[in-house]
Amino acid sequence: MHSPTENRDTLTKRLTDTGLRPTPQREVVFKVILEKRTHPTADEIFAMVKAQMPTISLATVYNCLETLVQNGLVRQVNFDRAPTRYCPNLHEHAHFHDEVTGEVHDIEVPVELLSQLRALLPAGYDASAIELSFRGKASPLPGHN
Amino acid sequence: MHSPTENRDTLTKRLTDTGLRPTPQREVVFKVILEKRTHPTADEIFAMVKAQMPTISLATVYNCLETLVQNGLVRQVNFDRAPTRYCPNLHEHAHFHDEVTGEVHDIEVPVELLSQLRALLPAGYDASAIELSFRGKASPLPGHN
DNA sequence: GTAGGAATTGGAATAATTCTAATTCTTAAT
DNA sequence: ATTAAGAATTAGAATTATTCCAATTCCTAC
Repeated sequence: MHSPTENRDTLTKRLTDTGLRPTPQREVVFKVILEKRTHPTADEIFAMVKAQMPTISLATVYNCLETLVQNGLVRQVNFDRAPTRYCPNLHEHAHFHDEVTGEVHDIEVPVELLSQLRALLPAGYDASAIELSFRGKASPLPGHN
Repeated sequence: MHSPTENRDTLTKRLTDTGLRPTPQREVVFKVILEKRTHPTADEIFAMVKAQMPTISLATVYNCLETLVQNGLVRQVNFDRAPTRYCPNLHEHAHFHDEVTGEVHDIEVPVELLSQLRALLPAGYDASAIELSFRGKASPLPGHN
């Protein structure tokens, strides 16, 4: 377990380590994404951040998100034409989008399988990113009401 | 090879077979997608369709696309937040999005591999759709300028 | 302390898509 | 053939997520 202070420090450190100025806005945006592991949208992040920093603007949230994504501290996830979601799990993984609840769950993918996917590409094709997502419903398991 | 007439007939037939009224607008939209295998956007489809049917409206193109997609005659492909593209290849397959040219290429996926992907889901998760896409660049093969 | 660059801000602008309400077209029953 | 009813089309307005812009504020290094 980390104390809030430790948390904040590692968070600040991750920003500076990637050469970013650890502005209060960036820190609070980053913190909110790390805490809320529900793949929030920019609007949701804005709402949560605003509770802690009422003067922040939506444009800043977008700016922070962009720099966090560009510097590899946060991942961007898109489903169809729905608003972009942000995900702190940097580990290469897939997503399951529950069409009933709207929730998004991370799905681990063995590296072995990822290289099998890469192997599908014809010679000369070089993929810098692979996106794998499932859409469907997650029924409650029998015996788990 | 199909004569244009045969083509048009199978096209009409595919509409009626799925219980859709084969309106001229639907036919021309469908035809354009089948001919242009480049995963066009709604705007591109609108432009191409307009050449043959100058009175058609963009709203109708969107309506037609929606019904074609809902009835499984055309697939919808989304990359990040870019405009939706439409694809006549119903065969389950993946997409490679060339970040240099912007082109989209179909990638075949063996059913075997698809079931391995499905197997990643925890018990109780039921996927109605799997989306797999690659982003990167397709370098010309050595010896193929 | 101050200059210069970086970040933030609010509001306007953009772009893809959807909505709305009116019109036109089909179809099927008479 | 006529017509009523439902379906499809249309033009334009509305929506929504996101980006752009220009002005201000904030840091940092000198």
